[in-house]
Amino acid sequence: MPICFATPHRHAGPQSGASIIRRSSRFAVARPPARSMQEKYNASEVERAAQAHWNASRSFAAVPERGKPKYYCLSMFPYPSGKLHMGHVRNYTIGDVLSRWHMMRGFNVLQPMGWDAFGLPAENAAMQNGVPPAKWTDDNIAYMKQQLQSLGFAIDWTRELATCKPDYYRWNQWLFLRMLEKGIAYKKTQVVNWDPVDQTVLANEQVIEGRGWRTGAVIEKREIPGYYLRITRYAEELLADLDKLPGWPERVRTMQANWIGKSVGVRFAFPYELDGRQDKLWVFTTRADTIMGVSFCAVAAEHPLATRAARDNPALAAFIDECRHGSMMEADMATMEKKGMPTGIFVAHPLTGEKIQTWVGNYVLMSYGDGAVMAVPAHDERDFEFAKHYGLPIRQVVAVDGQTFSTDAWQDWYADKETGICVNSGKYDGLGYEAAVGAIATDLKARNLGDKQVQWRLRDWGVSRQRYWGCPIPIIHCGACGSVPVPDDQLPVVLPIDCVPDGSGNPLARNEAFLACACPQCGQPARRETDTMDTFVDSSWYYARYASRFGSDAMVDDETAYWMPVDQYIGGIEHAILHLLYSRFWSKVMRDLGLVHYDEPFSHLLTQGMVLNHVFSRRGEKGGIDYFAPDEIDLAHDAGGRITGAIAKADGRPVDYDGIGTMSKSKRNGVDPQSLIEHYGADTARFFIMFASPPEQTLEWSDAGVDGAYRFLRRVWAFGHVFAGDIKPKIGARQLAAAKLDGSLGELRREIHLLLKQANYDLTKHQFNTVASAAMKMLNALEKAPRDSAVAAEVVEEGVSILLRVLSPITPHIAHALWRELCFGDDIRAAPWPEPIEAALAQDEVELVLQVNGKLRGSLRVPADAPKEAIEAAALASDVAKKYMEGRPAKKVVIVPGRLVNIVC
RNA sequence: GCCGGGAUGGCGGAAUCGGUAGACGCAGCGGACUCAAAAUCCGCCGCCCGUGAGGGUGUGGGGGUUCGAGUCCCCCUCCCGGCACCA
Repeated sequence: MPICFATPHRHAGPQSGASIIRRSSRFAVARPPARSMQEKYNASEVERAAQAHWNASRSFAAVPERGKPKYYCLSMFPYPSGKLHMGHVRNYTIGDVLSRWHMMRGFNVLQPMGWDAFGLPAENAAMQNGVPPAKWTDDNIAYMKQQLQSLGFAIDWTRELATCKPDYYRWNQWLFLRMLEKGIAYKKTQVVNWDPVDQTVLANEQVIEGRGWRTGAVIEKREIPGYYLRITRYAEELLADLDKLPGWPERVRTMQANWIGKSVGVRFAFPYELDGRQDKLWVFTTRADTIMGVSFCAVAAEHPLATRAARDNPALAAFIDECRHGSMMEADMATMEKKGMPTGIFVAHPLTGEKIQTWVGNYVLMSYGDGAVMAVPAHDERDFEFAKHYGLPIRQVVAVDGQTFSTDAWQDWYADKETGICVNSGKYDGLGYEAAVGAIATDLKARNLGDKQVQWRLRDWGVSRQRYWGCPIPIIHCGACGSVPVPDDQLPVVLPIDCVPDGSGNPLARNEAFLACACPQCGQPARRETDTMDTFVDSSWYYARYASRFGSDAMVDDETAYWMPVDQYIGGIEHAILHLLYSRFWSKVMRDLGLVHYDEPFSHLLTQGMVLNHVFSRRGEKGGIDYFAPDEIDLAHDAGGRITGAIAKADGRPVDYDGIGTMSKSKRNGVDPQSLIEHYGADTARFFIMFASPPEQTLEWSDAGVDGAYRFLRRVWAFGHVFAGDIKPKIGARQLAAAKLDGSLGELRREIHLLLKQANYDLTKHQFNTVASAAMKMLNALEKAPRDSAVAAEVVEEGVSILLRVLSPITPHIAHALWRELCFGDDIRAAPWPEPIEAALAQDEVELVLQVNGKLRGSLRVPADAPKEAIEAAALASDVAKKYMEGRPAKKVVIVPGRLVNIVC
């Protein structure tokens, strides 16, 4: 520790601006530090010492404190996949910069960390290595925690949690039971990917081109019972409350609104008679104005009408069976070839009574609306293609002025509802979209065959997973009583931690110790539910748990009311919809149960861009995909640098290059920051990732430039050394405040304060890359500064103190060390955040750009307060203007104060 | 396919409200120091024409608005994220 001659003291508050910690001049004159500081930057030594200091002073344990504004800064917790990757470093450095910046600005900061510890990768690892998921997960957490600690994040580790621990997930179970009571949780059938060989349910990720990733077997859709959460009950509020989130990026709010997808349309029925019974085929449409153009109806393969028709139609049964092998992913549904087959069943048009044939279509989703649609080929592109393919009638019922309809090819205006007018529609002819929908809905209602209805794209949240490594669903199955909720006093239902999944079904289903239990109602022997919860449940409320004291008698306690809502949430843009929507929903449920007081959990959201890297793969023999890490690959490039081929180093055989994609464990393209930290230190890693690009932008990984970041920190250190030895001793009586600075000194001070102003602005905009570059520019300026006078030394001292503080959120270790070495104070975190001083920014003259006809032709120096008339006169009188105006009179002179003059002639 | 976003030198990026395009850094090139190398320091560095002064051109492509467009509007291409069981 450096020894300073006088005790540094904090003085004044944030208003004191760029002023720095001072000592009486009696001591400050020409006294070097007692022990000369290390000349060379030694990152590991600096970082060890800084971290030891923070640990010893328990710097980051957050305690509620009245009289200080609170700042709850939360980064999305990681899945403990094994090692950190650069995406994590980026995410957590952003959070740490914001946390430390706020600490220095007087906020009471909470920055917690934990582990999203349930999930599929642990089961996959178990299959590969035979290690139980619990052990694998715990080991990964231990390693990654140490990595996070080595990066020096200001985290309150006392609040660490892991979602795979019973004291956490018991509250998933508890809240699930409350939801059951309120009818928010309910049971219905769900469609899953079934691998007939392994006899197991697969995640979408495990299905590759319709086949199981391990077995290569063709996957079937299978309907099984599962629990759902009625998120649609909150659809209206989830949509409306997006307006209460001005701190969220517009793009995220737009994506959520589109996902929730409120549409006002008409739900109506086509009556029909079958097997001697009157029935109705219900459909929903937002284009009821085109109802007179219906040429057929299409139902999903799982629709009861399809099932009935297939009974005496083997060809149709075969087609429906074929549909069962399709994907359950929307992206595949939308891009696959649209196929269909007539059912032979006819329904009646609700308004005209015309016979309408029904088809089974592989593109109709049973889970959306009623699983059936009316088809109007003339005005829906998908129906148009379908009708062309199967030779079905196409009847135009909407016209747009000046456009000619033809069934030859689809044109975008066919679907236009802004300018279209009904034609060939009987009494509705001439009506526009809204009028037609209104009139048709009225007529349908009069016949008791339909009405206007609000429809949501949002579907209820299916939470049952047929998997081991997750939170058990607290239900007991009794032969006599049926599905019985586990009583609260028997919670948690603890997941056994010694199972090793082998890929063939859920090991819980074979675990007698787990399964066997007594029915809570009748006491007879019963079986536990073996499904576990979707891991999105775990991550839907962890932020509230961090904010409470982790008691075992409540999900959250009153400390939550102090910290919540989260002031700043930071995480990858890939979570823009699902995780964030589920968390918002879960919060509202907790609120309605009286557990919390807020409507929305996250006031401000920063969506970090993905860190991308090259992806290499090879198809396995059974149809699965093996991924290769980029450092296992040799690349071939064409002349333009484009990748043309890739070879695995291990076996010399080619692999597929899949372009660039998100760093992830499963694609094996993550870059471990460990070697970076070991070679350069945490500060370099942090500085580099912040400097590389603004946080919201996707970042293609490259370590080119790390050397530059390291070089900069070495220069900072070296300058600190020069400052301590050669510059600081020159300071005598403090005279900066009163001094009239001459040209270059004034310019230097102005530059430092201008850069500070820019850095402060950029911090509010979360543009950390330009904060880093401002720090670099400050150093460039300071290195060139005059050092020959006491005042100059004082200007430099002020500049160094600003530089270190601006740098401290990004590179806290080196800032901490230099702050002490240079005797500014004991702990830089206690120093006030610097603010630019207006007097230092002022200037007498400004330089304006001089344009003639919009082209840059020269410049013009004018007094800073010159009136427009004077500027115009000076501009017109300039040699540059005379030369380029070529004798033409000025038609117009545009003056942008402080910026430019443009003479138009 | 649908929803959301992006594209600026060899590379990462800057330009904050429509006002000097390329800040800052990387790589490269030239030089100083050195027996040499590393480190460090100084200089150059969008493209084209020109020995030079200088001129032209330039922000994925095409069109438009404006005294002035990387920025605003329309159309297009490519890339990234999401699409409900990866997290």
